[in-house]
Amino acid sequence: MPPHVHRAAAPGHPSRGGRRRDPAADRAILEAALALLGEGCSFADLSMDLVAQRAGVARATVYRRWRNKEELVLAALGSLDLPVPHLEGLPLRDKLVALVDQIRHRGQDTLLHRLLAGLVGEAARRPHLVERFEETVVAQRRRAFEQALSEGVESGELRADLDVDQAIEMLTGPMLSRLILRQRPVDSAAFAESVVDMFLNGTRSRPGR
Amino acid sequence: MPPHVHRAAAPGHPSRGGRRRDPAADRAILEAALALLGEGCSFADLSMDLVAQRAGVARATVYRRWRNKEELVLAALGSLDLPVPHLEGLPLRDKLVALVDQIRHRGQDTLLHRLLAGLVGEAARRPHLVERFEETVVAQRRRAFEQALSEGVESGELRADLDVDQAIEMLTGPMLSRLILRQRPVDSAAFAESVVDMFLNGTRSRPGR
Amino acid sequence: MPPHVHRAAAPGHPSRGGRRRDPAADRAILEAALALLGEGCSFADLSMDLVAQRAGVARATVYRRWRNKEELVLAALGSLDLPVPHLEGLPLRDKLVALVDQIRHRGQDTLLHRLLAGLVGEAARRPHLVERFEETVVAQRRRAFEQALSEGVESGELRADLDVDQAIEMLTGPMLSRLILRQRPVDSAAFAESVVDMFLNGTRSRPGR
Amino acid sequence: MPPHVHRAAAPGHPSRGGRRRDPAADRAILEAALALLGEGCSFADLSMDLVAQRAGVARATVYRRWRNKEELVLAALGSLDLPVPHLEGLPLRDKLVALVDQIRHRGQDTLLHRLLAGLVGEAARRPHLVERFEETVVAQRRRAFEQALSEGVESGELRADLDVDQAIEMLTGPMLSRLILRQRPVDSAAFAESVVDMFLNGTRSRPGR
DNA sequence: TATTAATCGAGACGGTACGTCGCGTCTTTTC
DNA sequence: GAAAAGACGCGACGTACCGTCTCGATTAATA
Repeated sequence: MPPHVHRAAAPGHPSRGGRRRDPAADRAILEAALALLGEGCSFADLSMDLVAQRAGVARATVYRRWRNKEELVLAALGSLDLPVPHLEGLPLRDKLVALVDQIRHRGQDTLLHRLLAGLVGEAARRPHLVERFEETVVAQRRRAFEQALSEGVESGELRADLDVDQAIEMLTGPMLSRLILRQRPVDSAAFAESVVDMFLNGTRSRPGR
Repeated sequence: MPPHVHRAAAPGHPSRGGRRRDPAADRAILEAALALLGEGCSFADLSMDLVAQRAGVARATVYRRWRNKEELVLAALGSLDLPVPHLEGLPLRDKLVALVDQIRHRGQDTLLHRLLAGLVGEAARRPHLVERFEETVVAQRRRAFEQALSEGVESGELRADLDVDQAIEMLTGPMLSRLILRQRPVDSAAFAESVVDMFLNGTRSRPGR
Repeated sequence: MPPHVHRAAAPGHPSRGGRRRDPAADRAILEAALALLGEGCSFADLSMDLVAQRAGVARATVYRRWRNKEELVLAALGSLDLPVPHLEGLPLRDKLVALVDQIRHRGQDTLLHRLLAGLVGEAARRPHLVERFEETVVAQRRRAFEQALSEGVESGELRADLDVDQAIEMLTGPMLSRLILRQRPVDSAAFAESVVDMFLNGTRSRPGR
Repeated sequence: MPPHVHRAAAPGHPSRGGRRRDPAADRAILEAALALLGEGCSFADLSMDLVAQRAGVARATVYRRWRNKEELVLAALGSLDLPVPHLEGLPLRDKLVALVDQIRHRGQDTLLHRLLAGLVGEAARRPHLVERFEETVVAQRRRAFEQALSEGVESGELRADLDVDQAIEMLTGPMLSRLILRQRPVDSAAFAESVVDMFLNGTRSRPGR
């Protein structure tokens, strides 16, 4: 009987007897965390006590579900549903613009970005958090980018020797840096368009070409 | 006798009388902070007590100089001297590669990047920290980029309608995102070269070449 | 969730739920405080940290029970059990001597008197401390004196117009002043006897008697 | 050249050369201390910084004169001029009442008593302070009492076997205890009269009178 | 239906860091 | 020299969270 059986009461739990975890508490906690972060509460400000209070739940009820603050915030992060944009049938440029601009939209009210900013610091010494961060946030976006770029290569629109990984960094880096590191708002899709156009066409002047 | 006249003893201070702040203490404290951060101590782990102890100084002596941990770390950050690379006479591509790759070098041992990562979270709710961050770290790099890009435009190598701000995001974003947000090492200049080449040439296939 | 509900877990507390305060901690803390004071540690020397350490308890555990040092010391003071002397059947003079001399005995090892001396200074600006001091230390002694003196009046041994309050001051004042203010030891019951005899007989020479 | 040459620059100082200590500072400091204590500032509240500030003097100037807070407060205490009441020609009872009541008057505005209360605590562990307290406050009063009582014995008014020391405790103790320990105001001379009358006549009922 | 076991609320507990304050000493400049 | 100003080392203060641990009261599946 380990001291913490986090998520032990998840579906498929073999135990017999005992009260079930209240699924409403799960939701209330995550929502409370998100709400607080959205209200300008930094990662460090966000205390477990505050979250529990806001969720109308005892502190232990939070700890029963998530080992610590990072895990909680990460879960809150993961609980945001991330709408995948419709790319079917769009031309390559528009696909890429949609994907890049989606990064901006995912942080409604800049909540997500603040949240990510908070995690960045903690992540410094917790490699597994970085991994989870990658899985949760980066991975699926990555796949969408990979697909769009591969199609571009196959269709001949993009160079055959394109380094896809590198290309993804090129496309996502500017937006991420702007939103999370420099914490500046991006108000329109113009930023994404500009990034994609530079990415596709480069910046050399090509008069005679 | 204000309770906190931080940095009051800075150069040019008009006061007469009173013991001067020991400049050795300033250095010792900043170095201690940097050393600890460099040794894998995260922003949250870094306690004022630890810094003071390492610096061989009383805790109050730290607080006399910096109001709190964030201010201290920011100062430590600013105290890193940032070598400006020699760009004179280099072709545009090499200039840009040097500038982009310098971002990587500035965080020797990833110290600076860890440090920045730690600040990112705190900065979320302290706008003035973001500003200071911009001034301290971003501004002078920005100027170097601006100059190189402007020269490129003037020489006709870059498009006349280039949006310089946007271009800087394109060049620095990928590296920053990789080093700070995703906390992945970048071992060679190849990354910077790749970024610059994509930036200059774009990624479209160009059959006529 | 009030920040400080000191003594909330006292007997008769209606709350349900929540871990009970460890009564062993209460005792350990009070004993630690008394021990330290008894070992020659002055009121100012007595640090909360030291008390907690000696009691084998976290500092917060002390603060959870008593708001600050004064409250703690006062509680420690109150925790001394004060043996009430057997007065039944004694002649008036002996009753009074026993009561006056008890003041001396209550501060075994002068612990109590040192303690009181320490409180006197703090009490200067905290009226409620003076009140608590009265309740804790003075009140029950007062009642014993009142009873003895009233009996003396009723039996005709003492003047009918005796001002009882004043009389108590007369009896206790000299001993208190000597022990606490002047901090001089009183080694035998002779002092008490002398006080009582003067109190009863006065000091006028009475040749004709 | 000892680190502290307290009071070295007092009148009669043999040194040659160097600036003289400003006697106005002496006064200003003592007055500041007394004023603060009089305004309800307890001994613990009274910080050297506050005193210096109020006196319009640097903190070091205070320390140059008195080694620490206790010494300063004690000096402030001593600086109060203590009017000796005119006893010449009064009957014994009136002499004693005047002396006892003088204890009350000496603490104008209860300043002195608060001050003494503050010292009591510190004195617990500083024997020399108690001594100085005795010298400063107790001694000269003691002599006045001794004289009055001796005269009473010689004149036959008081018992020949009177223990003078004990008698002084009897007379002063109640007032001191009331003013300093219990911190209760005494508004009229009635208290002193009552003390003296009990002292002289005792409290036994005396049917033949 | 009774038993049993896990959850829930509340909140105490040992830690650790925070930022402030006061002490008594020291250094520096001016008078 | 003394005086004003103020830095310095030290150490206590009281607060705030952290993550763990009891409690008694609920609540569900099992026996």
